[in-house]
Amino acid sequence: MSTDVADKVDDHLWSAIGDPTRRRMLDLLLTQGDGTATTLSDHLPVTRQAVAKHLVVLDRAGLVRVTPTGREKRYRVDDVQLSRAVAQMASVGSTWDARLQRIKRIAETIQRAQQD
Amino acid sequence: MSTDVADKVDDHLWSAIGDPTRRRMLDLLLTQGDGTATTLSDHLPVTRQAVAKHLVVLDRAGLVRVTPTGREKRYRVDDVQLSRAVAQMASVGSTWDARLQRIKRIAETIQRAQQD
DNA sequence: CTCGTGCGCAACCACTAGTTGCAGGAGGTT
DNA sequence: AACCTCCTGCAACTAGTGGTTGCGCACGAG
Repeated sequence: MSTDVADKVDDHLWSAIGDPTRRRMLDLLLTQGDGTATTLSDHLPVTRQAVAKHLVVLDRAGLVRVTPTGREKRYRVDDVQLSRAVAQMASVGSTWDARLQRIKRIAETIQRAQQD
Repeated sequence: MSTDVADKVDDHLWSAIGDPTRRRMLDLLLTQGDGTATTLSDHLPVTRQAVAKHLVVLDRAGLVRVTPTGREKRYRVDDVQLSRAVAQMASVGSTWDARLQRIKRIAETIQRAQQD
């Protein structure tokens, strides 16, 4: 069967949002508009260096864009790419939902048949 | 701010479905009804041992249930728990979507104000 | 009983998330 | 100009994980 949902997702994107720390970083960037490695690490339980590494990953996935201003580098979320990521999550979710419902329907059919 | 979306998700669940191989395994279990480590590895690009390790992770996350039959162990998806996982993905997705739309609305407001 | 097949365990490799420590460069202050 | 501060980047090290190979064991079918 070629309807394998795993084939439809961009693994770089998915693994980028798969990490809990990176999800929280995206969350912070969304609520605060922008941020640097240092300001983000203030609101996270990890060091600045760890945040910097995650920012590299997010940048490679295209989820953030960076603008060097003076001696700091401000990051902010790339709306389009994050929308794509959200769409992929929704795609996987709806696929699984559909299969679960199909299974449920079959189970009910069997149960009804046994009651007759 | 307590609206942090990362606080709402079960990290065990999320990291379980975060791995591409595990997603494909769930997919196979959904389409085929059930499977063992060996039968799953036939349809995957990894060895049986790797699959077995993933099955442990999925089992700990509650996403699959196992029934030993004879000398083999048949795994199948736990519908309720997978539904929970799907719901969490949808939750994160809709939260981000809402924030993106709020940002977009603000941006449009600013642009309109500048044009006046 | 024997053979085959499925499972589990152990050792090993590669990569990633995290840490600490240090060097360097841009900005503001005196 | 000199200095101090603060943010960044690089390097080395640890812990955990996804993956492999190899082996031993047990159970079911012939």
